[in-house]
Amino acid sequence: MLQSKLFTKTKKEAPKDEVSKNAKLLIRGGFVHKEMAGVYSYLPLGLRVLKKIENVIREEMDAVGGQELHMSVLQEKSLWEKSGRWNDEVVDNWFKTDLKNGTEVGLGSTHEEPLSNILKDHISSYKELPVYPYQIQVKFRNEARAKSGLMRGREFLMKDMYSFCKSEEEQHEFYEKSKKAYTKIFERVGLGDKTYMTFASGGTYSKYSHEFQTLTEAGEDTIYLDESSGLALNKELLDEKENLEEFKGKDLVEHKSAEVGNIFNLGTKFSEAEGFFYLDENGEKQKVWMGSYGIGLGRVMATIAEVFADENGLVWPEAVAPYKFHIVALDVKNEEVRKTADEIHRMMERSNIEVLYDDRDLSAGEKFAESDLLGIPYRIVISENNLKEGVLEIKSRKDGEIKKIEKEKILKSLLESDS
RNA sequence: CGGGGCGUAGCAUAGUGGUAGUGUGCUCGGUUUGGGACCGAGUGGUCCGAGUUCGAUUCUCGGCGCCCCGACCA
Repeated sequence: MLQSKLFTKTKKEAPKDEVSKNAKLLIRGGFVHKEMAGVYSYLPLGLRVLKKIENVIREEMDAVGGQELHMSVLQEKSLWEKSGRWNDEVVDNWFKTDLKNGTEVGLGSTHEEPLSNILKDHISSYKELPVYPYQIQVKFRNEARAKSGLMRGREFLMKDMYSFCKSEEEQHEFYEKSKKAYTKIFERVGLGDKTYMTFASGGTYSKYSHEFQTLTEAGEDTIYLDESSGLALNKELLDEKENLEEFKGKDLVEHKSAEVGNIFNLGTKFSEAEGFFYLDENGEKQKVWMGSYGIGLGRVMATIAEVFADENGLVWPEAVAPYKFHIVALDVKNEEVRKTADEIHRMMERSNIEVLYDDRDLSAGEKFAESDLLGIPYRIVISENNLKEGVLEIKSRKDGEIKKIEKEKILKSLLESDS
């Protein structure tokens, strides 16, 4: 990608109405655009990061047997009345609207009801369970107060998986499996070292749920971490500490954290409400046991921004970076620089290496400052000085380490990877 | 939803009851070229409505919007 053609520009200053680091940096870098409080659009660079996160999640969901689907955002009232969740007293953050004919509809904030209803249409035998459908889709929640940049929005992308099992045991078995999948996801996107499985209250349907909490001052939650086991307890459960086997007598350390994932056992509440049952081996009607498993993609992106940024800007882990390499050509009016940079860019793209090429005629300082802000993991500097020595310079964004590599060597290895 | 703060160019930031200033961005010209370089010339603005006033960007009221603290987060 030629940076001269990229329509987004970086800014030296963040808008004054953003206080949180994630929003400041993501806006300054041109990754997102704020539409209104709690609502952000993803621009080309931001979308690339989001897609990376999405793909990691998709791979791990598929690995545990997930089946991706895409449900509607518009929700029919009657499905929700069956579970009692249409009521604004029960769910206070509904976005509701009317059709032209006056019919009331809602914008989905979660999908237990409609999904149970869909499955009822397709599944009736024990032979067809368990199943684990999931989607990666926009959610709407009419939050009383949006806050912390992209951390808590009113419209946001979420991966929501739901398990439908024949028995409580089968459900718990999958629940345990999902914990491992989640752990893997957060490791892969780079948050592994700072993300802890956290016991939290389970809502109305089960006693406990599990959250995945990433340590950061930008988070909204407070957790108590048992460093010996790597397990944590949400503040809301602190009173029950001594009742929980995992935390009994342990010294816990308080941390601020951001909830990047949450998994629930739901019991049979929603499947029953929607009339979703199955027939067992004896032809007897049985209840379907459910769980739900959520990850907010924008929040993961914001959390990564918060956790890894330094004073010069964003620092993306390789797995989620918009591009792996950033070619920064200095002295682009110099023919040799231009030719070399063009050639390396062309060869990298041909080898399917993700690369952003800063081909603009700007001062070195400006280019470096922008490159730092964008946070692409490896910067390849091509300049008159380097070419005189016959080398290119590769700088790691994360630790600043600089390696000079012979130009011919790079060209050769690119030629090989192309074949 | 309770409390507090704020709204001046694309962005940031001053100031004033009497022709709205600076930085940055953008355009043009020139000098530069390893950390947002310099010189010159342009471009572009008072959130909306009502009131007070000869005159409102400024004062008053209302609306809309944004941020922060709290509550909330099924």
